[in-house]
Amino acid sequence: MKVIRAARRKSLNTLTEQVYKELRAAIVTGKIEGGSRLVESALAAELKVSRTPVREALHRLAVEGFLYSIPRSGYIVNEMSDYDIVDLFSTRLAIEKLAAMLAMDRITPVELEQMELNLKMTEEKIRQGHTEDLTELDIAFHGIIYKASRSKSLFQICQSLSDHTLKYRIALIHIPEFAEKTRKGHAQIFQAFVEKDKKKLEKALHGHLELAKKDILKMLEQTRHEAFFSQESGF
Amino acid sequence: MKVIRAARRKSLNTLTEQVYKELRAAIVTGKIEGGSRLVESALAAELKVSRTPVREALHRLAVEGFLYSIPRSGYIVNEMSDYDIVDLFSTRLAIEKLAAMLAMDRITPVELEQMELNLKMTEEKIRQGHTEDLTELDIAFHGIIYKASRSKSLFQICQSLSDHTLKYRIALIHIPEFAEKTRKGHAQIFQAFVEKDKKKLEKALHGHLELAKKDILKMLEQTRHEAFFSQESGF
DNA sequence: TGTATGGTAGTTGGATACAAAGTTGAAATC
DNA sequence: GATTTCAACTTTGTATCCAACTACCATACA
Repeated sequence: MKVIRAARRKSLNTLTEQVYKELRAAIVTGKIEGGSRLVESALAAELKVSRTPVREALHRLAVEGFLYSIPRSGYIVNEMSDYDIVDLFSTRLAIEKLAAMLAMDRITPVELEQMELNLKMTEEKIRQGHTEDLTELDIAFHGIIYKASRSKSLFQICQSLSDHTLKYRIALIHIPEFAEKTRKGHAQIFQAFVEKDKKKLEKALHGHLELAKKDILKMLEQTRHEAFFSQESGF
Repeated sequence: MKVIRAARRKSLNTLTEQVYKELRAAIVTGKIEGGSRLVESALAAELKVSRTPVREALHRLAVEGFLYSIPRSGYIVNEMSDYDIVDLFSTRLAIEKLAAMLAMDRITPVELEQMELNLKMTEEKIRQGHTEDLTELDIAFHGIIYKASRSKSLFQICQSLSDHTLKYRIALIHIPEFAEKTRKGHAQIFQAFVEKDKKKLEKALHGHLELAKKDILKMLEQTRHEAFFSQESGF
């Protein structure tokens, strides 16, 4: 984790904000694993700041559900069971459908262009094999829909669900086969928006997100399988 | 606002937690009005604690969207426009429908009994004119549905939406006519659960929440109208 | 008269010292 | 050998101090 103090001044934000973003990114992307214990003083030392901003960042992460805190004991990064993951993806699907239905009535030509551009860039990145940029494009694509819903509450909820599922989506999108699946899904969603066809949009979204859910579960099973055997051979 | 230090020890929580709950209750119920400025040191003095727990409570409330903070300037209680209110209630309706549909498949007999008991108590309270207890019963009734959905994510989202709309619902339920409307709505929802009739449940929920939304908007308009005239006469 | 500037009071942000509570492990006792 | 107790250590919770920043007001100047 990088020392934060150096990047001060030029950014307008507070230290707390920076620590928060740093930690959040690490958790959301899976760099810090579920079940890890986070200790204020250790993080403060590592980031070369006092405990105060670290503390506030940890509190915030706890409120947002990335950590849980045991009073006077510590902070633990939340681990999700398979049931939780399925639940999260199912909820995300259902609520993103709501947002998308509103978005279809309210989306502007400019936003449609942004979607199209996003698609083209995704295509480009896949062709070049730059999988590391695909996640950001994926987030942006869905973000356009959230914003086009013109609903503050749905926007926030969708954003939060997107964040909480991100870790698993990242793992997937680096596999070329799945990257292509995602692109196709997005293309269909875009097409539905262009045609202003709600039935088609619902189908496309359902297909896109349901597929992702299933693929992620398969991957998790696979990972666990491998971990099991590597553990056995390790002893 | 009551001094917190006195109530210490017996509750297991931290000071921060207590300050948070105290402030949150005041905001959520409308005791502290939207647009109010909250100052750390003033609150700390009033509650007889140091600034630290107040600070952390304010941060948390800001994360949850009840306040916004201007760095190094202060905290302001969020005010909602009519558009925001409509948005919030519409989202609440849509997402509670989702939760209810899941709940119908998963609700237990015990939970159904809890619903029935809740209905009976509501009836009783209305007959006795104890409108001050109705809000709690209303929250509990919907809470049973959230819980019965067996979805952590939906539960949290519904709870949050319930909190953010609470202020307006409280204002309404003290009017006998609306209290009775609410009771009827709940009775219909319960009936749908008993009959395991999803179409009916959807209709009942839609009617119940859509009605509440419209009534609240009417009430707000009324309040503003009155405020306008009282302002005129005041000069 | 209007605008710019400088200063001051007020407010949060961050650091640090200390308190309280929880955890762990070793020693003593049964 | 098992269990209980106690003490040291770890970690968060709280208080307080200082710094940084904002907003506002008064004053000077164009």
